[in-house]
Amino acid sequence: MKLNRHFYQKNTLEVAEELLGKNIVREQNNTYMKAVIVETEAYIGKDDTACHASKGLTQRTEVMFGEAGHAYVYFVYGMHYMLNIVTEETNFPAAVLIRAVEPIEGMEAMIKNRCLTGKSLTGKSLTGKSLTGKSLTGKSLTGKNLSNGPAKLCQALNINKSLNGWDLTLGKKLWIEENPSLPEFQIGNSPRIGIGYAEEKDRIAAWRFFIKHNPYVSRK
DNA sequence: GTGAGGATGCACT
DNA sequence: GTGCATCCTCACG
Repeated sequence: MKLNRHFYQKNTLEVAEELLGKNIVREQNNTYMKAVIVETEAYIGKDDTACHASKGLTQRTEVMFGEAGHAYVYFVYGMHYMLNIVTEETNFPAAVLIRAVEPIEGMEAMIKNRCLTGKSLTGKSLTGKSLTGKSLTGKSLTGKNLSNGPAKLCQALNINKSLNGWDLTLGKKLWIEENPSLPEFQIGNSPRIGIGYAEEKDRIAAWRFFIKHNPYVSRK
């Protein structure tokens, strides 16, 4: 059962926490990839200086100002995509960043995607990946290295700008499946990662959620 | 095991 | 021109 619009229209912190344990599903050329969400972060409104929307409505951020349940996919560091899910009501810019997932189905396709997307358009290797499922130094791209980070999971699931604005309630290409909620004691929280530019109140806000002891969580 | 540094393109002053 | 909601490799213990 895919999650409906109502699920995403709630308070962003609530959505971020409830997304833990849910399955993200990616359909690509009749191949299905499935993974459990194990780490999320909430970015909430113009007053949150870590949130891209704090600078107002721009071409980049307009999806966040739109209807809940759509994907906000953006590009950073010249090489990485990030997947967010828009929350709350229309015109209130907020989203949940998916930071890490644990693959449960279609892992071969994910490994292939990770190898392929690590290359530039000119075919030159950017990060030392070969097509053998290992990096050039022999480090495995399988196991937790497959999707224990926001850019990694986008590579594995082949999520890119073409999915920016995609409606996750359609149940096609990309959506989230219902799963039983996790017991409270399995959920940890902490400040968000990689937002040193934000104001202190936002840097210290514990708006990152993760499944305790799950090996796919990106950092302690 | 940890930490520095580079790769890289796009949105936005 | 600046600065990223990152990942990978290499050097060092």
